[in-house]
Amino acid sequence: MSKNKILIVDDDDDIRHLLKYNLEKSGFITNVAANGLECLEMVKSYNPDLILLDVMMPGMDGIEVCERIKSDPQNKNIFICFLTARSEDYSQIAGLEAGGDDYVSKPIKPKVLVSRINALLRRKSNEEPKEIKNGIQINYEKYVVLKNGEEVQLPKKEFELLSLLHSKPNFVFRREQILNHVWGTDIVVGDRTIDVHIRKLREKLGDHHIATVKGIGYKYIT
Amino acid sequence: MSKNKILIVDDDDDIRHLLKYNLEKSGFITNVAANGLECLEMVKSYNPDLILLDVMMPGMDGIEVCERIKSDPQNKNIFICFLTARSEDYSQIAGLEAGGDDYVSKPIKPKVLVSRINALLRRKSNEEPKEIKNGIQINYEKYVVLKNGEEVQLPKKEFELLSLLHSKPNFVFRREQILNHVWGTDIVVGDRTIDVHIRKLREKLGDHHIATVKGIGYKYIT
DNA sequence: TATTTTATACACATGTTATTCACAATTATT
DNA sequence: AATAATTGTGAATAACATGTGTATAAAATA
Repeated sequence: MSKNKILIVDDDDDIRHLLKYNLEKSGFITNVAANGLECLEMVKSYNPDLILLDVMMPGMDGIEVCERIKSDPQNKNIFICFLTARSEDYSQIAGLEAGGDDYVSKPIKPKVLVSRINALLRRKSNEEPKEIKNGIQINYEKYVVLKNGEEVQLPKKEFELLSLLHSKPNFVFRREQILNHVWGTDIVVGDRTIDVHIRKLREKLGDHHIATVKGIGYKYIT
Repeated sequence: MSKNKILIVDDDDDIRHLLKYNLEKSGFITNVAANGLECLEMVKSYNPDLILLDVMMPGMDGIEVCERIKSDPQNKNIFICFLTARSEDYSQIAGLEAGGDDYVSKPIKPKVLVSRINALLRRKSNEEPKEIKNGIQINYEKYVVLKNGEEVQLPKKEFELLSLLHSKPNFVFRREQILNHVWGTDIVVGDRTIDVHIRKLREKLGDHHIATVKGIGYKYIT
């Protein structure tokens, strides 16, 4: 996967720089625009994968920018994540209706932002190829798993575990990796915990999706 | 969506031309009227989607024009945006009471005006088609919810909460997102507050509209 | 101000999810 | 084949998130 390009749009100079710095540190390629018009130009020339779009901007507001971008079918794969000041009542809702994919509230915590961006981009890579991996699809928006088209609701941990394995089919995740991802580095759980969750997944999805690699870990098989 | 027709009403020739020029550049179809009477004529013959209405006009003033227009139910879908001089505080209030939808203060900045107009028209397109999602319709204008056609009055918080969920059916809103939207980022409320409001909504609309996604949040289901 | 409605808080009930543990089953090692 | 290492499984329990009744505060309304 090529590196993801992010376009940062905000009229505030400080915020632009803060975001640019943090996102580049996290491995993204970024570019900035200071207002709606610049943004629209950039969309054409820079062709970003994702746009961080401030809602409140002088001139054209973020909602309108979003609508304009999304009105061109060519841009339908560009994700738009709004940056909103506070509960700006109706305009936020309008934002989602205008075709926004997510939003983050200011003040922005860089770590939160990065993880949100990753979630969005993950969604992308899952949507685009659209090949169904062994009958299991994951819908991060709805937080459901589709097993042959039928929706299955999974508890949080199980969902996250499956997401991880599913994100790299046939790749063997070591138990330690799984723990770090799903449980976090500082939380300590017993040896059997992973196994039990795997079992639950197998019960709900069928045995043939997740394979054990003895001594190493688990993998999702296609 | 067909192009939107805007009627510009102002006794000042320069302002009429300035606005006409700018709005047409932004892609609107426009027409002008120089006083209240002309305006009322135009409403019938031109049938605009939105009227930019100067408050201070010789003869019939904007407030009165607005009242007359809105008194005909046939015109209820026409948006009226007042143009007011900054000093006319009171008239703004009166204008909104008379049925105006928004107002813009002079001196008019074209870009601000355009984005304001877009915001209004967006409201329109949100109201009109409004396909019925699972028997629940939301009328933002009247601040009312239609459940199988019958009107249900919801308190503010409940209305906003429902609006949010309803704006993206099947999308799971995290509790944090809900808090940010409905309560704002800086307000702190207890853990159970969201649940209580969800309960109220369920009591009033039935259990089957809002689903809990444990560990994550809630979603409106279609 | 009095009254009603709306919003929030809180304690506890309930149900779900996460984890542990003992032990069985399996696989690898010698 | 015997042994060790690893994983699967059933059942118990802990941890947790949400639902709910009721109290109280805040706001709106009369």
